[in-house]
Amino acid sequence: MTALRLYNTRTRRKEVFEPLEPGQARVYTCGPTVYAPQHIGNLVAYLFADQLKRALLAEGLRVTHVINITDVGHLTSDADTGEDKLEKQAAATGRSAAEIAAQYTAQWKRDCERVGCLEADVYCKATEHIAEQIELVRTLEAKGYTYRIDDGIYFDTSRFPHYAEFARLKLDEQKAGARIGDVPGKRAPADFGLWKFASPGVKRQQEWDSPWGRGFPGWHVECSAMSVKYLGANFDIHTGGVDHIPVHHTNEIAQSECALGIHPWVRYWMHTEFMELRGEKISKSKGHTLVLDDLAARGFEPLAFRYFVLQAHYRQQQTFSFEALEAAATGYGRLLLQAMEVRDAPGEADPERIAPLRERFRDAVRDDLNAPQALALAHEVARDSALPAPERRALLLEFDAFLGLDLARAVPRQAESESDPAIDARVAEREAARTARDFARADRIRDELAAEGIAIEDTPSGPRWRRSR
RNA sequence: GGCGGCGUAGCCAAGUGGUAAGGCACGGGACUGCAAAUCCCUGAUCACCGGUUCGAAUCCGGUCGCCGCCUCCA
Repeated sequence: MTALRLYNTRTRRKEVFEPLEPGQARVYTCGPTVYAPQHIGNLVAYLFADQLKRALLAEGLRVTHVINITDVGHLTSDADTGEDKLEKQAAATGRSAAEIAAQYTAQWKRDCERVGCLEADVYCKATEHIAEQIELVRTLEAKGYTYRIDDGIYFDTSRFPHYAEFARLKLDEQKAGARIGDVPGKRAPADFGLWKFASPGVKRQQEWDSPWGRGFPGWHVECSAMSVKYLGANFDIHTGGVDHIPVHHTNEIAQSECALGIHPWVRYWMHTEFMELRGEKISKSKGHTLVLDDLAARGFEPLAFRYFVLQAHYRQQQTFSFEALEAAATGYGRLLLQAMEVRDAPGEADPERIAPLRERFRDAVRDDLNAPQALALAHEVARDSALPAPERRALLLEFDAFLGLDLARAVPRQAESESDPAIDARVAEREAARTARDFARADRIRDELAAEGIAIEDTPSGPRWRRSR
């Protein structure tokens, strides 16, 4: 029996996963910054975390999963300049920062649920953990890791010798001037804000009192403060997008390890690659705002998007296109249909017969979450007519605990029949013509309906229709 | 300029030393009055050049192309 192996960014290797506490895994996922809608690229990160969680559960582990919601302090630049994203959005729309955060948090949660993500145990907001963040900064200050400049309290990266290790940074070789608008007084470009002072004369919607004066926390502090609060000073896995490696996670590690005196603070770091659109990263700042509802508007159900994502490995950039999504949707529909066919088959599965296929599936999942291989095996089982229906059913349902494709659902989209009096009448009219062997008339009615986007399917139990895309 | 990743059939993509998963599309077949839906069958020597090896898509070197990070984004 193989063990669950995960690719650890920290060591750049696949490693056997061993939780700190036997039987219990603790996972923290870097969640959304809720100043704008979460697009389908963002969703990929949560779908990855969901794969991880399901794989851990399949190993029989209890999983405590925490996701943060960034609703303050995320500036438009990581160089500690620029505006706070929430404040900026509030100013632009005339709405309150809290209102904006609530709206996009709800949208994000709903979309995660629609693509089949299991709920997290804790969703924690940065604004509700200001005291914890201040406490963390105080600890760092007491240990001498901070310095104060006009703009705020900063972390002194020169005090942390391991700073460049995690992201394998070569700080002195990074392009000079790449950081635009650096903060005056910062001792090194990599130093980052822990507590930012509210600018004199500027009234922020979100600001709090602190030992250093009124202001707001730096973006990185929240993750350190909240993860430690809910998962303990030392926990198992921290996930996020690959873009977080050089700055956000590097800074989290610096402040956490210095404050806690633990190394490694988090044992396994896992990162998702980006989904590409038209040959480039899907990015809010490039005007890409494709959201799940946009896919739904084109007739794609959310789980078809999940199926699409499962087709590629999480550490591989995947190219999104509607053509590719269409292919995924079709494949998913057929898989559902095949699963439905064996759903009510009488009889029990023979354990001996199931075992080898079950092991192959587990091996795929255990090899750093190889979802594409796992999915391929599901297809293999689904269409293997040599395998009795009870065996197929048992395997597919078991596979679905990881895939999350709702293979147990009663009615796949393909088998759905819609109802509309006007259309039903014309379908009946065509059926009458067919019975009378007036095929010219029958075909004319079918063509007319097709022109309106209605597809007729003749089945042994009579005709049915559905709207085609 | 520095660092990292990728380049597998028309498309989305697994595989990382032993002779190319899976999905979709295309083509053929079954079924159908004809279609649709469904089912079955069918395709690639793995960007290019050179090297290591009994053997490479898989290792090494080089070339070309693409993507990401270094500056907000999962």
